[in-house]
Amino acid sequence: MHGAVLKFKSIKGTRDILPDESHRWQYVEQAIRSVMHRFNYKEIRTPVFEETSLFARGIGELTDIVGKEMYTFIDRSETSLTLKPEMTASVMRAYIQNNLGEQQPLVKVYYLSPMFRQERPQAGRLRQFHQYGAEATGGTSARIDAEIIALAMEVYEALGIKNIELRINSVGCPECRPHYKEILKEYLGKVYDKLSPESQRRLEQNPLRILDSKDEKDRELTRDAPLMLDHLCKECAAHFNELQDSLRLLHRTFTVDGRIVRGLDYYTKTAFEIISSDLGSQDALAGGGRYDKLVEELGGKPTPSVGFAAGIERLLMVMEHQQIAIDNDIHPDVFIAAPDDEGRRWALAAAMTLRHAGIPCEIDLLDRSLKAQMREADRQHARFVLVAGASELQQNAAQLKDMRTGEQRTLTLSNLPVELKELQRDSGKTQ
RNA sequence: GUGUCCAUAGUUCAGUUGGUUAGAACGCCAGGUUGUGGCCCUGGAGGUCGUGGGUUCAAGUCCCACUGGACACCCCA
Repeated sequence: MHGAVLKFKSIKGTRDILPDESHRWQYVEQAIRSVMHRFNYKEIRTPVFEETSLFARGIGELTDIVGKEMYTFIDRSETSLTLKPEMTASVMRAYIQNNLGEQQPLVKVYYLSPMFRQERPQAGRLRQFHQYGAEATGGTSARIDAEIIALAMEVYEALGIKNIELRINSVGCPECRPHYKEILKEYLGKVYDKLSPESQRRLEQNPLRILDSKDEKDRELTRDAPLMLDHLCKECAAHFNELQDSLRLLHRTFTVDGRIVRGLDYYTKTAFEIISSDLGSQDALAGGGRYDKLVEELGGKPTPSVGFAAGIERLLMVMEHQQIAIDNDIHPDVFIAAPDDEGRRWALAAAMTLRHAGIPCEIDLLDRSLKAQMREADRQHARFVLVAGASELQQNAAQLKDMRTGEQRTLTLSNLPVELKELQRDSGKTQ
């Protein structure tokens, strides 16, 4: 090592997904896509950044996300841009911009994408993290809410995840929420002095939050506090009843939790969370709800919508915790080992022939000894090793070794791909 | 943004009241007779002890700062 070595490191709160774990990601991504497909949701991809004002407007100026967590920067043309901290605002922007609602009345889309929030990292929380989610735009029926919830739950079931809990609530609408807020403020105002400093601060800005406090004393004080659920307007109450009815039709068990508060301003009526006890303090696997005012807030025609977002890192954490095995099936079926130079020259071309024939194949590219090549083949979990040196090639032949049984026999090279294809099929059956 | 704990080979860790050339396991590489993996045996490579200051005759070991990590608060996926 010479000279000053400047060590580059990944940015705080970001991490690499390394070759040994990427298959886990591919596996869950494939499961997610498969479920989305069955529910007839189509993928939407939006840019990683947007105009800052889209998020400020869509998520809410007073939210933590907008207030202190966004990655915002000024580009060379003096425009303020922000790396997306969540997807819903972007999706609704795309919905409006591309007139998706004009082509069909109900638009169902899903996404799978990195998100960015500048928070202090901890278990289940990164600065760049990955979410998948879905949005159904264009309908008011609580049956759509139920479908979205069922869809979110389905992914966990498809992956064999256990011990998750579904909690639902209604956060009301612009009709009934303001009334309720006043009632709650009045109730909490009486015990203001006893509230935690955090909650005192919250009383004006976001009194609903206080119900969700982790502080023991706050919990005690709010035990009998009035809940939104008991102050819903007629429409919201009916919607919430229909939601529960729909969930029962789908045989989904749920608990009604009047204290669920969503962090984003745009929610109306339905709010839900999917919780796992196998996570740390950040125990929400997924969260979502209805946001009937967002589209018009962003300048579109009034259009109701429901959706959810779920974290992939947290999903993987739970799977790991529950020891759900994910096989890594990325390995060569055949390793071509060459004992001499002539073998090496042949192997280079032979490997390509096999690959073109659809057989995953590896060769030694480091001029290693035959023993080292065998070791490598074993490490890579190659099912077969093909050994061919000058002497075999002269006979137009090669040795084929079955790495599981250790048996070895001579193969004729003329129909090599065909023979290996057969072996590949046979071993596939027995696996 | 706040708090607590932490930072030694590729990885997981040990390192005695500060005292000579910093260790182990696993991994990696090479051998164990001719061209054959796993198990076993032998040997080898690999660390300016996160970075920068300070205290001391002497610092991986003590002090400070910075950076990074883990966890929790806030909040959220």
